[in-house]
Amino acid sequence: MADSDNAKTTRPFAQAAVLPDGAAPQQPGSGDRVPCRQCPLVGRRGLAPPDEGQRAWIESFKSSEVRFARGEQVLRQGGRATRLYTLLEGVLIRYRLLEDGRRQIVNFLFPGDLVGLQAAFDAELTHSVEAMTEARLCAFPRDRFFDLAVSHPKLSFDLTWMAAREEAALEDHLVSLGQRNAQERLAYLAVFLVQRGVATGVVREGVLRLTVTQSQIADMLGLSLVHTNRSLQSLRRKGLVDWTLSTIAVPDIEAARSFAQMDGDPYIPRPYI
Amino acid sequence: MADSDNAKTTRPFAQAAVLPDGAAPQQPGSGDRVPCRQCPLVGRRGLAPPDEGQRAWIESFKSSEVRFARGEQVLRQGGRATRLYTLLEGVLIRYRLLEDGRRQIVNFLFPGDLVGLQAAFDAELTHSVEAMTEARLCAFPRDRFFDLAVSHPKLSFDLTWMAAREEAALEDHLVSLGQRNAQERLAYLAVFLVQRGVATGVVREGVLRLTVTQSQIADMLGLSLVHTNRSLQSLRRKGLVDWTLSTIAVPDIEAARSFAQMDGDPYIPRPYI
DNA sequence: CGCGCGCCATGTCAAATGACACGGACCGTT
DNA sequence: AACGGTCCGTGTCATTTGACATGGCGCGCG
Repeated sequence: MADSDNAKTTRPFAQAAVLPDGAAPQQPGSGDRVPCRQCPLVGRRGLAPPDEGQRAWIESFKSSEVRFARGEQVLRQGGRATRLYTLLEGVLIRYRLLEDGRRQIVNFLFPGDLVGLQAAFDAELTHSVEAMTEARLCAFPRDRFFDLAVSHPKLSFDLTWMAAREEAALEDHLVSLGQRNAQERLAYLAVFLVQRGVATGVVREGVLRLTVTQSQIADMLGLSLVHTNRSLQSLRRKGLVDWTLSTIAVPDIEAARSFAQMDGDPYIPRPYI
Repeated sequence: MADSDNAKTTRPFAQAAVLPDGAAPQQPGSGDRVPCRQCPLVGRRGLAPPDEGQRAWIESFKSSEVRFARGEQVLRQGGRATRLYTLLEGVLIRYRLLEDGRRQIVNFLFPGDLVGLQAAFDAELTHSVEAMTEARLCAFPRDRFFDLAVSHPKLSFDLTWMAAREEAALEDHLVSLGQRNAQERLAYLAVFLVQRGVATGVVREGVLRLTVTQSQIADMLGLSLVHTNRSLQSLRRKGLVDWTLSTIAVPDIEAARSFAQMDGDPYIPRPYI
């Protein structure tokens, strides 16, 4: 039921992979385990540093490291995953397919984000997760998930925190789809992505390098492909957002935020798991 | 910034309160504390029963019980709450206001739901919460929140579970706003509400008694009031959904689910907090 | 009773968005 | 060089949805 291909929007395919930070791509597979001590997440802006005991415990918890190329599926809607992931590097999308092929992209995931929390509770997955760039994830076995709460309360607290943050992000998206028109939604999404990029150290000179097709934008914002295209051009003419296949630029974040009526703090530090 | 009143849709006002289960309303205030032993939530369909140690601990955690009348605000957008709530009885809505008065209702809350998790993390609230019916909440002090993870890992686990469930609900709503047309959205919302009502024992003979104005429906689904009205009538003529001011009836849930392209398990038991 | 008010219904027209069709740029493969 | 694939741009028209105006109905209230 989750694989119809007659959607009104075309399905994404693997394409030239883009690494968010310019790192060299390596062969896929689950080899070369990196010790948590050298975890690339530590030290990034926007991530609170973990304490030492915490790190040691996480290391013992970690089971393996996995890589995906752009376009590959990390999690499949309708399935049950046995592992919980932390995104180390790259960008993912989470989306849901309806039976007739309509697709709703629910959120973008950046380094530090949790992947598959639903699966950790033994629920059937309501969405798929796919790599937008070459990506590296850190995997934890699900069955040891409950141990976490017992042996490391701080981590468990952080986990709840992350779930609450993810929920807050969905709330933002929901407001966008419900109340904003096409151009406002586009401005909102561009700002959202750039800010997430900044927080995870993936933005250079105000420009986020990330290849997103207009079809994906449309499926995130609930717009048709054509209307997305036209609205994007209009925003470009206004100088608010310049969004190409491989880059997203918002010259004046404040102007764009005000255009889209976004309020609230843009930067909230995330805990480290 | 959160109080503009010039919205294109009218603001809800207090009106004849409706109790979901026919209980007699009592005077507002925070008096007459009910021991958790007699918690009205226990034994309801859809709630997993707590074990004894857990209950005792929750009882020590509980600080007070609060009541609200229809139309009263439980939490205010932009503020910081110092308490975390569990909804004992009644129905609430959670909504966000934009500066120009547009309103997006983010979710409906039913007995057993957590209220104010964001606030528990000391974040500024991004939404308001308002009572749709006479409501009773059970309040916990925020500063003791962290103790929970330490002393009762199972509860902490449940908390994460609840946050994940709430996130899944928002994902459903997001799919609705992004991919479904007006009538599908209405059918979806009606089914969603009836099913939540069933799960919390608030539905009688396939009909949910809950007063929701068309303006509130419109603000939940991102539709104009007028269009909501017309689409509602069309659904009624089709025999799919009969939604009046004070009742929601879905004669054939399966038909409505299929009309709205809903899939996945409708009933998932919730833990007890 | 008459009034104000919240809510729902409906008519008419306008605006936003979607559907379909086509062309063109780019790029890897043969 | 020709081909097929993906993606972006644009023209034309259809559909969905929104805006505005108006009336009706029930209900609490002085």
